[in-house]
Amino acid sequence: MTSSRTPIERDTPPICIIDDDEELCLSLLNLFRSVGLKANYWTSTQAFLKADASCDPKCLILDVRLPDSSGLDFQDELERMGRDIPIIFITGHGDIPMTVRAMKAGAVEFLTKPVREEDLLSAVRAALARSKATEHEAERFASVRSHYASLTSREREVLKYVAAGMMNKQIASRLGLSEITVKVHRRNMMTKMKASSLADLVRMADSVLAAPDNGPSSGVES
Amino acid sequence: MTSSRTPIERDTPPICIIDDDEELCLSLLNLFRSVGLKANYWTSTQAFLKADASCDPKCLILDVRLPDSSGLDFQDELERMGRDIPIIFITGHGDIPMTVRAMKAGAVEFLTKPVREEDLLSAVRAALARSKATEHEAERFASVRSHYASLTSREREVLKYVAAGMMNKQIASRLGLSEITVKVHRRNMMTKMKASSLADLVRMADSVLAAPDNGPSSGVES
DNA sequence: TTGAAGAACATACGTTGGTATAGGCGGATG
DNA sequence: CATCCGCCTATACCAACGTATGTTCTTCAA
Repeated sequence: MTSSRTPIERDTPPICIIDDDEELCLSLLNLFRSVGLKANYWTSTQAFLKADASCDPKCLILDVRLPDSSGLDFQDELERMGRDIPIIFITGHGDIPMTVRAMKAGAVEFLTKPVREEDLLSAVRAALARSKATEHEAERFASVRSHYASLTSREREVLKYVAAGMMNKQIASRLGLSEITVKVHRRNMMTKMKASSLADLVRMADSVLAAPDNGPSSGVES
Repeated sequence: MTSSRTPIERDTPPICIIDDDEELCLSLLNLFRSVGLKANYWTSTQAFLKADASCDPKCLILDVRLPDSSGLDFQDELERMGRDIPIIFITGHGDIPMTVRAMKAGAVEFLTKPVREEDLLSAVRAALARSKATEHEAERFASVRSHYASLTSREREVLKYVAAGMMNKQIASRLGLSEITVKVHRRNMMTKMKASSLADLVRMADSVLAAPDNGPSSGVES
């Protein structure tokens, strides 16, 4: 819609290939180009990690056996880093335990060499779809989280009880405050959370308070 | 707590084995008995289906190759039937595509013969945990669904708009009603839904209205 | 026919929530 | 030290919500 001077293929989603078989990489690049998909490749996970931030990968095509580390270990590593990238595995010497591990860890597909083009392309399409779905979700979540981060500890408590369905009166007695104070905190909280309604707030609260990595217990100071 | 005359091991979760190798079945039965888990076995999916309702399976141990149908096909069949039972596959002649298919369809584990006892037991424990978690979820959902089913079409509309965060006034104008009428419907709806608060209602609404198989359009009778 | 149930509307009153305005207290920061 | 900010409180008013009670109309079934 906004026809500014942005580089040409900007919204073509980047597919990242990591495989030490450079010949294979090049042929995959050709394959993707032929169907209008933009891809890059690296021959080691280390090389990829250096460019990770800048290339914004939406789909990873990963060899199980790699020079520096196992593709499966790398999958775990990305998980620990909080990077949720859909992964398609390709292997020449795979076995069933490897496959189980990869799929349990959320891989989109696990293909064996020689890879059939149609299989790979449909896997890529699935991966990109998943990436897109996750992205929207993640953006909304990040926005809510940043609003939540701007709350004072009192406002967080009020949010918690409001989301639990308690009345101002009840919240006040629970916190040992007057009702009017609760109203003030509640109002400020609603504004900071940019909640358009109570229903809206409840949904935000559920997504924020469900996350274990930043529960309300971490926000206790004083 | 209620010490009535119910059969002895009532809360031991039933593990169901389907494998045409009867010898294996018997040895697995022994294994499970040795760790205090109750299990049954069948040598075909058809035989299992006849007893399905009565045995209330929490975990299925399924051979991929079966006399009447493929274990993988049976997995799909159960899915179509709406039966969500955690499945552990066991196979003597498995390959990677089979594994991928099974795991994609939600299998807990995919093991190869000969099966190591510790692997199977930890898989069973994972399956039972998942079953338990799903069960609670499903019960809550079923309860909400039954309450929702008791609503009149007007009450469902009001529920929809209330969950969207609209005020009575807005809902009234949207539905071409007076505000008082909306209040009446809203009150009846809250009572029927057994919602203890608006926050509570929003959560129920989200779980009911999110399900595609019974959207608000299907519930029109009168 | 009678009755039950859904739908709609109204008046009235009480409770709860939201807003405005105004002030006091304590810690942090310039 | 002065200032800002978080926190707490208060009075007062209005809007929104909940409840009670009563009436009208239609439909559907015992």
